[in-house]
This record gives sequence, structure tokens and C-alpha cells, in this order.
Amino acid sequence: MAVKSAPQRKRRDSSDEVLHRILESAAVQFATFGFEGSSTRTIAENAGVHQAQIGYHVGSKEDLWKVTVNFLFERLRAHVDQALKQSLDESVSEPVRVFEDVIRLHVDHTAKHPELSRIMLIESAKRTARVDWLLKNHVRPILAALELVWAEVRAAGGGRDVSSEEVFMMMIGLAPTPFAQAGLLRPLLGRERCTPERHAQTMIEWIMG
Amino acid sequence: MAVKSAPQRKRRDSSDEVLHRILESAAVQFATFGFEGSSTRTIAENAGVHQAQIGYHVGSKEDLWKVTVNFLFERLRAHVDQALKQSLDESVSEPVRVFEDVIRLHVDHTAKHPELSRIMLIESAKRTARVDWLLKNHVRPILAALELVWAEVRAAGGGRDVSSEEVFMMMIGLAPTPFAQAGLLRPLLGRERCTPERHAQTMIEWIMG
DNA sequence: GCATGGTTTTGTCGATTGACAAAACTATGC
DNA sequence: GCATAGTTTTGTCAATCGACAAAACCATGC
Repeated sequence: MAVKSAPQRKRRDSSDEVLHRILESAAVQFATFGFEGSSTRTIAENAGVHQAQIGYHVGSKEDLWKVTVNFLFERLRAHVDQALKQSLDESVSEPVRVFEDVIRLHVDHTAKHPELSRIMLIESAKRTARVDWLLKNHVRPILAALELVWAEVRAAGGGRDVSSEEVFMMMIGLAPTPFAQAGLLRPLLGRERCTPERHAQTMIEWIMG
Repeated sequence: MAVKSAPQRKRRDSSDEVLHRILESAAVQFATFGFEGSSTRTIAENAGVHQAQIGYHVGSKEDLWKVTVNFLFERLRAHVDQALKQSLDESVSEPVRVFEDVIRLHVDHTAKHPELSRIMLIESAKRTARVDWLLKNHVRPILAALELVWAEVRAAGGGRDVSSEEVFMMMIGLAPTPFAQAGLLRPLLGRERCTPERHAQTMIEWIMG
């Protein structure tokens, strides 16, 4: 006695939905096993689609990696921009407060989505074509923006006496650590020591003094 | 007219030599591509041996990973111990100087042999059997030792007002960054900014104040 | 209802994976 | 020089890899 209005055959997902599920799955897989350690079959399986659909919607495995990284950086940008716009309105001409928010937002994001940090980490061992692509399309622009903001902080008399490059290294080296290495650090240091709030506060004290 | 005393057929390597070459090759491979991304065939190829020799000398791929990690930690321990023994003689009852040496030695080692840091980094995403093995056999003992030394530093009035866990996170998060991510950071920040001397000095200033 | 184009499903290709077995080789002791 | 143990080499196995082709499916406009 099935109700007729409830169709038995499963609804075909929209193209965007399928692509999104593929990218989410690819992000997790690439972040866990690296490019060579990941297989398009497993990525498709975890996304609930067939392997050939990756070829159709994205292209080759290399294409999938790039599209996935673009997707992750876009999510980071949206996360930071949205919250920062509000902070800029409230604390205009208070660069120190704004920069503390940048740190907090970055830590928040790497805690919620450690995949991006991990993919960067794994890829950055040797200089490869993928690394050059990362540099050109994502990393250099971000570093340039950070340099501007940090210069304002220092001009306003805030922050420790360190260069923007040293701050950058803290942002990509220390910020993701408790989340990108959660499998090791949570059992070692305890859950409560690996919360984004606590780690952001630690980061702020390290950098701002 | 070959001189007879120079034997043409290549000398059979000693068992230790073969094992050592396998471990060096495995370290590089695991550090670059992770466990799943590495193949015993490529490891053997880069070591100049046949794939089946890995099975004979070490065992399974999983065994190879563990033996390789043991080998790398042993090299780290030797590097730190040897130099630290001398430092302890010279600066007995000067824990601050000794700890600065610890930082320097650790940075030196991760610059000379980034493989260990990278393998830890890659593995530590999720809690797996290999991570538990790492914790039990290597990481927990090191953290315990660090806690003792840091307590002495703080008791002597040195170092910033931070916990040993925060120092530990700097050691595994920030210390390896310029070398474990050299493919990205050397083109980005320049070679001179990624030297062990300079990075060790930066680390000391971050931690000791 | 039927044709069209976008999408999914199935099947297959050569190449590569880890593991194992057996044979060939080499050093050593006697 | 010969037997033995240690080591290397070769070959093979099922399983899996990325990529592609073709067929089946489905929503939409007409």
C-alpha cells in the first residue's frame, strides 16, 4: 500500500549537487592520502556516484585535484571575507583588532575544514607543477595581502617585532597543527587543548604579544 | 685488456648496506607520497635493489614503514643526544642555554632530514593503527622528556610564560615548516629565509622571548 | 508521443599494485 | 672442491589503478 505520491525511484540529483558531493569527497581523500594515494574510484564511492561521473563532470584526476583546491580556497575566502567585512566596519582604524580577527578566522576555518591545510602540506614537499600552480593562483596573492595588513598593524604600534614572512609561517605552520594533525595531537594533548578558541588565543599571544 | 685485479662482476653488497639503502629510499618515498601513495617497487628501484628484496630483508609494506620510522627516530635521537651531551657539560645548571640548543638541534635535524617530520605530518590526519604505534613508541616519550626540560627552564626564570604543550606544538608545527614544505616556501620566501640558522634563531625568539 | 541533449551506468583496456614461490646465485666453513 | 646457508633474481598471481567508449537512462520542449 505505498502512497502513490511518494515516488519509489530515486530522484536524479542535480548536476551541481553531484559536482559538490564529488568535490567534498575528493577534498577528504586528497587531504588524507595525498594525490598519488587517492583513487578516483574511492572518491566516487564515498560521494555516492560512479567513477565515470568524475570524468564527465570534472575531467582527469589532475583536473579533479585543481578544481577541488579552487573549491576549498573559495570556501576559505568566503569564510574570512564575510566575517571580516563586519569587523572592518566596527574597528576601522584599529588594525590590531582586525588582525586578531584574521587570526581567529583563519584558525576557525582550518579547524572546521582542515582539508585545505593538509592538501597544501602534503603537496609542498618538492617543487612540482602542482606547487607552481598553487603559488601562482592562490599562495602569492594571499601573502601579498597579508604583508599589507601586517604593515598596518606594525605602523599602528601593534604586534611583535617580526616580519610578515615570519607571521605567514606561523599562519601556515602553527595554525593548522592541532587540526591537520588531530589524529596524533588529540589523543596526545587532549580534546580541550585542541579547540579552535583556545588555539586561536594561543596564536594571538604568540604573534601579537 | 682489463686489469685482472679489478673484478668486473659487481660486488655483492653486505646485508646491512642493502637494508640501509632500502630504508633511505623508503624514507624519501613515504615522506613524499605517503604510505598509500608509495609503492614498494619504486622504493626498491630508487634503492637499486629488486622489489622482492624488501620482502626478504624487512617484510610487508607495513613492516617497511615501521622499520623506516624507527630508523629515522633513531637518527634524530643520535643527532640530538650527541650534541646535547657536550652542551650539558658546558652549561650545567643553565637550562635556558641548553633548551636553546635543543631548539637549534631540532631545527637543524628537520632541515637536514625533513623526511621524519613529513611522515609524521602525513600520517597524523586521522587516528589509525599507525598513529597509535607512533604515539606509544616515539611521541609520548619525547613529549614527556620535553615537559621535564621545559619545567627546568621555567623554574630558572627563562622562556615565555607558555605551557610545555604549546612549546611542543611549536616544535612539531613551526620548526619543520620551511623544510618540510620547502617546495612551496623556498620559491615563495627565498632560499636565504629558509636556512636552518635563521629559522632556529626565529624559533628561539618566538619561544624564549 | 517523440525527438533531443544532458547524465548515468556498465563494461573494458593496458598498466601497475603488493605479495609470494621458485630458481639462480654467492659467500663461507669444512 | 663441496655442501650449506644466506641472498638475489626472475616470474607470476589476483586486485586495483586511471581512462575511455558505448549503451542506457531521464528530463525537457515541442
